[in-house]
This record gives sequence, structure tokens and C-alpha cells, in this order.
Amino acid sequence: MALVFSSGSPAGGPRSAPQILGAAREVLSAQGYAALTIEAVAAAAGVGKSTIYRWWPSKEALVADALAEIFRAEEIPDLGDTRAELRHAVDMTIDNYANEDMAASLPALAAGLLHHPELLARFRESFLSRKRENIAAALRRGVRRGDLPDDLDTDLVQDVWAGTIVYRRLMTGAPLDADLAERLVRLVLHSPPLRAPREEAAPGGASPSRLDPAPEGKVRRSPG
Amino acid sequence: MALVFSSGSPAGGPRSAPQILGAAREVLSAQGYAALTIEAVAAAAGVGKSTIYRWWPSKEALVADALAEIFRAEEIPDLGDTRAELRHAVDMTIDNYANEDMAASLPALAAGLLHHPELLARFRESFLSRKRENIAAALRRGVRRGDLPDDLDTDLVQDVWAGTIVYRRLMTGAPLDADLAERLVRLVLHSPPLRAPREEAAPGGASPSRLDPAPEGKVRRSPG
Amino acid sequence: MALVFSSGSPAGGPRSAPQILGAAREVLSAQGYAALTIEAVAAAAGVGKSTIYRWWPSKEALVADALAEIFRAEEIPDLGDTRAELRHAVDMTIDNYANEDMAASLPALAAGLLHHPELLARFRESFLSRKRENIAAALRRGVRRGDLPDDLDTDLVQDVWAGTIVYRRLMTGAPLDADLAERLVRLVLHSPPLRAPREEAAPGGASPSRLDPAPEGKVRRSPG
Amino acid sequence: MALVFSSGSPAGGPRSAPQILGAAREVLSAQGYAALTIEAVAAAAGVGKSTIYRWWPSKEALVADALAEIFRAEEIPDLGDTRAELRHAVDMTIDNYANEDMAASLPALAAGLLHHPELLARFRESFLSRKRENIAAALRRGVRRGDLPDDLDTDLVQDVWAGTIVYRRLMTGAPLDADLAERLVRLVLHSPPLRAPREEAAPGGASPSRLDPAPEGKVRRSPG
DNA sequence: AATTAATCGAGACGGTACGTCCGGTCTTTTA
DNA sequence: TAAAAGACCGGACGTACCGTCTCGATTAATT
Repeated sequence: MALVFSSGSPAGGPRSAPQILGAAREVLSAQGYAALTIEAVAAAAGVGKSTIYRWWPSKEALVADALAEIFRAEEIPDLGDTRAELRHAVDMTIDNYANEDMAASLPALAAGLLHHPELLARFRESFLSRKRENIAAALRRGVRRGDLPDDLDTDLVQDVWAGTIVYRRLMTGAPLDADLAERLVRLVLHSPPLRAPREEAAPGGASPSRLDPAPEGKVRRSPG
Repeated sequence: MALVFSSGSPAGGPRSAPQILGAAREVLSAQGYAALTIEAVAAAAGVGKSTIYRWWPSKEALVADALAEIFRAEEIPDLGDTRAELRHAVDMTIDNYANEDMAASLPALAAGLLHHPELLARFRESFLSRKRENIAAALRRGVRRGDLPDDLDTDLVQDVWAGTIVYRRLMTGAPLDADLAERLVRLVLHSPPLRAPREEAAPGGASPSRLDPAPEGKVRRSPG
Repeated sequence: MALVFSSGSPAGGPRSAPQILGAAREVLSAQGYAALTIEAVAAAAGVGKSTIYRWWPSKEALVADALAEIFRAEEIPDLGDTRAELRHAVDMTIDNYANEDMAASLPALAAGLLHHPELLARFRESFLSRKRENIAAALRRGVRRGDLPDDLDTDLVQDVWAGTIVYRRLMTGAPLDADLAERLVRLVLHSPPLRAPREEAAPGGASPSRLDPAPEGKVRRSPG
Repeated sequence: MALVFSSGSPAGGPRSAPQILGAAREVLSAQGYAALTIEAVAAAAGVGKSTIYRWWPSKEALVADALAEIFRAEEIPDLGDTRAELRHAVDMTIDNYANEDMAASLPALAAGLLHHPELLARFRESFLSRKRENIAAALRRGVRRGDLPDDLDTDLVQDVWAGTIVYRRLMTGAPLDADLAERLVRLVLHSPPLRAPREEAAPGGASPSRLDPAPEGKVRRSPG
């Protein structure tokens, strides 16, 4: 991923960007986000402070770029199996937040950027939008296959998934294991309320009813 | 709520605790969590720095106590109506995180405490446990009433609720409105996967079946 | 001498003032004025930078106070012998500037303060005025004794003395020895032009016209 | 004057030397010596930093060359009138130091060069030697004419002149006016002590003899 | 006229020090 | 006699320059 928070030149970053971002991740793992200082990163990277400040406007931007390199947001491959694709999507999300640095830093970043709208927008764009779009594509495939309701609210699905995962990791400390992944997948495969708002406003009788009894069997059938 | 992070004397805090916590909330609202400094709070409260340090071991603890005063964790009243009680619980959670200070500070607090296990435990205890227990009580009432499956995983329910709400507030910026509340309520009323782990491992036919038809029926009455 | 450049409180300086000023002089001797940094002084004194900045507004002020402690400006004792007192005065001045730190730092200080009128005024006051007044007192004693012309320009005398000494030390590098001292003393004992301006403005016949014979006689005559 | 501190090639400086030295003087006047930075000069001259560093080893050398261009050190014309020539010499010196940049920079330069013997030597050579030799020539003419004692110490004369002028300009802030010039001229025309050291050590004819034996006793008598 | 070497502008780089702010401890003063 | 006030040491902040360095883009002189 290009350095989306680096703000220097079109070149996209200093020659020593790899060392700097690597050092940032090292310090992050060793000390935690709050204890991460630009000076420590510069020292660990064997770089002058000014090289960092020349290219990144703030600690937030630097950490964002450092984490962006290890944040998974790739496309969900078309497996022909909706359940498998959903599981892939959930696993990707869990992967991202199982990393303690990520779990601790992303909310801190978002919180810290609440008053920097431009950076916050870039943060959301680079971290969330790509991943969300890729997951949404998989969800739409599921809809096309008839495995998911065609009025599925893909945004809410992702808020539930990522929210639950981050919240567990950060607040309750509960494990992010296969069981959780499986339940989050099924939540989408079988849960009527996860639909687009307009549909909620005028709820038809048929579509939810179709979902509830059938889904387990239906989804299983689709790849086969 | 008593001062759970104040660690000085049995008295539970300095004479000027109200001013200090009030000043902390003011500074928090005005400047944000990252910009909150002990010095600024001391100055705003008309208090010496040492008075704060005497009673709170860190900025995190101070903010935690300040927020604890406005964090809703009261019991869910027994309304005789499971759906209404669930809605009450969700609304309480939304209330908590609709406050920008809370949404920004709690994850930052949790992230900052990841390396301070004792404080983190107290933080989870005071912020989450009471609220979760109260909500769990309401959920159990729903189970007793037969509106919710008796193997409902109350922890997962709350992770999904709070996670989705915090994530929206902090990461996607999506609104926390009545529509969201309603969907989160229905997610629990109708969604089979939100059950206790052991039940998932050996999914019987009965228990889910009881869930699906019954609650939908009860709840279904409103839209239908 | 009190800390004339320290600008904190009436107390007149930090507890560690002696260490700080001592460290400043050490660094000054070892590294020179240009290489003296506040950080180096703080480190050498075992003190935080902020302690220095709290009490001294600038490097200039700190160095001024450090040098003020070793700058000789004491009263010239009444020896009953004008020549001896003048020699005492010149020796004192030479003492001050023979110190390389002083010779290098005072002009640099003055140069650096040219755009800080308030500090420059205090600098002149504390360094020059006291010394000049004490020397002027000795010169006036010489006038009273009849050894010096009663219209002697005491300011010019001191400008010539100190100027010559500093210039030698700094610019030409010529030695500041007993011979120089003796000649500077005699320059005043025997030189007619070193008189107050008003006398110059209205030159009387004899003394200005042919300077050499008259003044010597005048000086010689006065005691006789 | 050639660029005596430029140390690059035999060519004697970069193509843009005039702009660079001009910019240096501009910055010097506008900001003062301490605030003069190579970067500021480069920017003001529209030149890359490396062009300056290629040709001048330090800020001191650059400033020295910049000031050398406006430092008066020309020959004193033979006016046939010793007093007029001395006045010319003194006026030239006053001219040089009436310039605030010069007054502030030369001592700072000298102070800064105290630990760079080679540059200090070149500095003294280029700034002082030429001027001093030209003035010494005028003084020797005065000696030949019989207006000045033939054992006049031309170095001391010049130390007294320049020292007094610089000291006034920098330390006391007293004016450098025609009155001062006139008095400095007469000091030399009429003052016996301004003679060569050897003569003092072995006092010859009239003037020293009168001086040496008498004064101590003479002065001592006055109080008694 | 083309080639080549020096010089230039621009500015990134690893650093040092700046002067400010705040953390957390400790001492003094006040009520 | 507790708490206010705030001095203190330490250390990170973000900025400004340092002096070195690489990089094309002129220039100028040599072929």
C-alpha cells in the first residue's frame, strides 16, 4: 500500500520509509501506542527526527501508515460458496484485530483523529473503505446466489462484524477464535434484521420468513 | 458511583473531587482525550497538581472516574415486555456512546490500559461488569418469559450490541439512531447464532426451533 | 553579586543556582561561548533544562550571571597614592579581561544584546556601572589630591583603559602585562586631552595649544 | 578585496559571490549577527546552500568576507599635516565601527575564532594588518616631521584608538563623534607614555627621565 | 558543435539544540 | 495538618539549522 498519510512529495515517502515503518511497528509492539514517540521511532530506525516530520504530519499519520502495511484488506476470492466467503471475510477481520497493536492503535487513532477531519477521512478511506468494499462485493455475490436477502444492509453487517471483534479484543478481552467467526458468519446468513433501512421501513412478510427456516440448508446447498 | 480508580485513602477521594472530575469532563469535552493533561485539569479545578496525583495514579484513572459518573449502567426495569426491555438496554448503550467524550475516551482508555492489567481489570469491572450484569438480568427475564432461547449467549449479545455501537460511533461515523437500536434488538430476538458456545458445539434441533418461531411470533406481531 | 539577569521570583534564583552558574563557567572555559548550550549546562549541572529556563530568559542572561560572579568590580581602596590607585584600577580591569572567557564572552554578549535593550541596559548596569563608579571614585580622589586635572573626563579614561585592554585581548592578541598597565596609568596621569567635554569646547589658551609642556606641569604643580 | 576566507579554488569564489555577500550583509543588518544563518543567506541570494559551503568553511568566514568589502583600510594620504592625517586615521576607524553590523560582528567573529587559530590569523591579517600598516605609515610620517616622538609605539596607539572606539560603540554606547575623534588625535600628539616598550625599559633622555623617577614619589606626596 | 567536467539550484538526509510543555516527585506556604 | 502552590528533574514535543550528500540542470571549456 502506498503511504497514504505521508504528505511530502509525490514520491510518497523518504528513502528510509521501510526502516521507519518497521521501527514504528517494533516500538508499537514493545511499548504500546501511548508510549510510542517519534524520537524512539527515529532512533530505532537510525534516522533523524526531521526525516519523519518531513514526511508525516503527526504520530497518528505515521502509525496509520505503519499499520496500513499489515492491515488486511484484500479482495475476497470468489469461492463459489457464500458461507466460505463470509468466513474468509470474518477471518480477515479477526486477523486484523487479533494483532494487539492494531486493536489498541486503530481505536486510539480514530479517537485522536476525531478533531482532524481531513486525516480522519483519509484514515477511514484507506483502512476501512477498501476492506469494506471488498467484503461488500462478496456479500453481493451471496445475494446474487440467493444465499443472502437481496436487501441486505452490507454496511450494518460489517459494523456488526468488526464492532464485535474490536470490542471483544479491546474491552472484554474475550477470545477471537473460530467459534466466534462461525457465529458471526451465521448471524448474517440467518438474521432477518440485517437489511437495508428502506426495507425495514416497509417490511414485507415474505423475505424474512424465507430466511429463517431455510438458510442453513440453503447455503450449504449452493456450493454443492 | 464511588471513585473506583482513586487509590488514596478509604475516604474515597479529596474534598475537591467534584470540582476535579467536573473539570476533567470539561477539559475532555473542550480539548479531547489526547489533549487532556493533569495540569490543565488541576488549573481548571483550581487545585494543585499534587492533589490529583495523591488520589489518582494516572490520567487514565482520573478520566475513568470522571466518565464513570456519567456512564449509564443502571438496572433495566422489569417492564413485562422483553422487546421493550431489550430496547431499553440498547438505548442505554447508545446513550453512553453517543457522548463523543465517552466514545473517544473509553477505547483510548482501554488501549492505554492494555499494559496495566490491574487498572484494566478495575476499568472493565466498573464500566462493563455492572452494566453487563444488569443487561444480562433483563436478557434472563426474556429467557424465562420464553422470548429468548434459554441457551442465549448473553455475553455475545452484549459484545454485538456495544461493539456495533462503538464501532459506528468511532470508526464509520454512522448515526446511532432509533433505526439502529431497533435492528440490534431484533437481531437478538430472531437470530439463532447468538447462543452459548456449548450449545453451538452440539446444535440440537429443539432449542433453536423454540427460538425461531416463538420470538418472531411475539415480536412479529408489531410489524405484521 | 545577586543574580541580576535571573527573572523569576524575588528569591533571586533556583536552589541549584551555584551548580548552574559553575557549570556554565566550566562549559564556557572548555567549549567557548559559541558552543555553550543550555542543554550542556543543564547536563553538567545535573539539572533539568526547565530549571534554567524558568530563571533565565536566555543563554545571554545565564552567561551574564555566571560571569558576573567572577567579574571584579570592587571599590578601589584609598591608598593615599593616586598612581597606586590608578594601577589598582587598571590591574582590576586587566584581571577581568585576561580571563579568556570574559574577553570572548562580554563582547559577544554585548553584541548579542544590541537588539534586547532591556537586557543590554541591565548588562551595562551590572557589569560596567558598578565598576566604573568605583574607579571614578578613585579618579576623583586623584583630582582632589591635585594629581589629576579637575576637569578629567572619567568616562573617557575608562573607555580608553577598558577598550585598549579588551581590544588587545580579543583582536590583536597582544599581552596584557605590567608594562601595558603602567602605560595606561601614565596615560591618565600625564595626558591633557582626557578631560571633560565642556573644557574641550572652550579651550583655554595654554593647555590645549601646546599640550606637552603644560599638562605635565599642571599635574605636577597641583600637588606641589 | 579578494575573498580571503573563501577556501575553494584559485578562482576565488563562486559566480554568485556578489549576491551571496550582499545577501549576507542584508541579513546581517536586518537580523543581526546571531540570527544570521547560512540557509537564510542562501535563500536571500537565491543560491543553494552547498554553493556557500563549497566556498566558505563557516559562517564566520562568510561574514568576514562580507564585512571585508565594506571595511575601510585604505592608505592615509600624505596631507603634509600630521594632525590632519591622524584625524583621517581616527575617522576611518570610527567609520568602520559606527556601522552597527561591524561593531557587533567583528568582536563576535574574533570571539568565535579564538579557538580556530588559522582563521583567526587570517581574520587579523585581512582586517587589521592592512589598516594598521597604513595608519602606521602615517604615524611614521608624523615622526619624520618631528610632530611625534621617534619612539612612538604605533601598535599601542592603534590599540588605544580602535579599542576606545569599539568599546564605546559596543559596551557603553557612547557616541562616536567629532569630539571623540579630536581627543583621540590629541592623546597621541601630546601623550608621552605612548611610546615603544624598549624605550620604557631603558628610559633615555628628557621625557622619560622626568616621568620615571618622579611620579611615584610625586603622587605619593599628594595625600601626605 | 558536441562532449565533458565543473558548478550550480534544490533540497533530503542524519543530527543537535532550541524553547515549550507536561509528567510525576518533592518542598514550601497558607489557611 | 491537609492541601494549595509550585519548584524541580526529566524527557518528548515540533521547529530550525547544521553540514553532508545526492540529484538533475545549466554552463564553459575542451575537443
